[in-house]
Amino acid sequence: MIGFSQTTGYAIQALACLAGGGDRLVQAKEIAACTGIPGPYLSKILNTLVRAGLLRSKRGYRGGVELVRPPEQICLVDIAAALEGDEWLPECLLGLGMAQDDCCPLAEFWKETRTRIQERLKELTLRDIMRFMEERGRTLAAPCDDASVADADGRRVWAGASMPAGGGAPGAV
Amino acid sequence: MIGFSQTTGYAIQALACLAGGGDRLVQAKEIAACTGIPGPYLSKILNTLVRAGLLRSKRGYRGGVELVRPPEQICLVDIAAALEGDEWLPECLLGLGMAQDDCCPLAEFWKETRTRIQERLKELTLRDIMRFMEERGRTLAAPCDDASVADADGRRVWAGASMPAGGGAPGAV
DNA sequence: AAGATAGTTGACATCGTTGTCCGTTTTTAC
DNA sequence: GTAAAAACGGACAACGATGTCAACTATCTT
Repeated sequence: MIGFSQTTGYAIQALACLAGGGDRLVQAKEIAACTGIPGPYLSKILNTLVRAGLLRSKRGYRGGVELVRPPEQICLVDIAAALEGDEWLPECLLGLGMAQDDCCPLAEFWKETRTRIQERLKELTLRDIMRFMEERGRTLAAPCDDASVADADGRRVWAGASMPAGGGAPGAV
Repeated sequence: MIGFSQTTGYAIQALACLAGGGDRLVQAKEIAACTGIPGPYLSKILNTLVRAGLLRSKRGYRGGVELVRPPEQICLVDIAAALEGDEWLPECLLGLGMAQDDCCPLAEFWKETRTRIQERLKELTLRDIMRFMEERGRTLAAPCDDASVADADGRRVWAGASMPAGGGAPGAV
C-alpha cells in the first residue's frame, strides 16, 4: 500500500476538527464525537501530537488540548513526521537492496515525485484542511463561551457529525 | 510510510534474479542465495506469484519455478497487484473519511500523481529491472545446461551475491 | 479538603506483516 | 520400488499497527 497509515489519517482529521473549534481548549471526547475516531485511541494520538510539539494539553477540570500555533502555520509534513517518523518517504520506491543513489531504475523518477509530494504537503496547512472539512460539516462549532447552549446536566453540547453544515463558523473569533 | 512493503521488494528482486537465469527451471534455494532473501519466506512469496499467474512451478527432483511469459511482458504493476492486492494505490492520500471524488484538498493532485506512478510502473518491465541488477552482479549466471560447473556433490553451483559482476550474462540465450 | 473532571500511562487484545519450522506431496534418478 | 529432491501447506513465533481498559495524576469547583 502506497499511502499513509490509518493513524495519520486520524491525526489529520482530529487536528482539522480541533482547528475548527477556535482558540479554546477542546476535549478529546468532543473530537471523538465529531470525527468518529475511537475515543481511547484518539487520546493516544493526541498525546503523540503533544509530545511532537504540535499540541498543548491541560489536565483536569475544563482541561483539553489546543494547537500550539495557528492552523495556517501547521503543514501536513509536520503531521506526517509526527506520526510516521522522519522517514515517511522512503529513498527507494521498489526497495531493492541497493546503495542510496541509483538504487533502482526508478531512482530519478521517484526522487522527482517524492519532491513534488513533499512540496505539496508542505504548502498544505491545517487551515486548508479545516476549511475543506468545514464546508462539509465536519468541524467543531463556534466556541460558545457564553454557555448558552449547555444542556440540563450543565455539560456543554457540541456540533456532532450530524450538524447541518450551516455555512461555517460565525464571526466569533 | 508511503512505499511498497518489504515483501513486494523481495518479489521484485526474486523475479529479476530469476529472469537473469534464462529459460530454465530455477530452484527457490538458488534465488535465496542470490538475493539474500530468507529461504522459507521466499518460498511463500514464490507460491503467491504462482497463484497470481506470474510463475509456473514444477515439483520434485529437478523442479523449480519459471516465468510464464518473457520478462519484457511482465510489468511492475503486475507484481504489485499480485503481492499487495488490486488496491495498492489508495483513492485518497490523506485518508479522511470522505466520499470518493473530492475526498480531500489533494484529490486532484493525488489523482494526477497516482496516474503518473501507475503509468511508470506499467512501462517498467522485469527486463529493465533484470538489466539493472545484472550490471551490478545480482542475477543468476548463465543457464549452464552442460553441467560442466557441477561441484563434487553433483549439485549445480550458481553465481551468488559475491560474483565479481563480470559484465552481464554471456551470449547464451 | 473533597469530589468531579480530563489528560497520561501501562497492560492487554486483535490482526496483518514478516519469518521459521516441519510434515506432506510430487517428481525424478537409480 | 525406493530414495532423494523440491515445491506445497499449516502451525507457530516475533513485531508493529490498531484498539480497549483501568489505574493514575493534575486541575478545577464547591
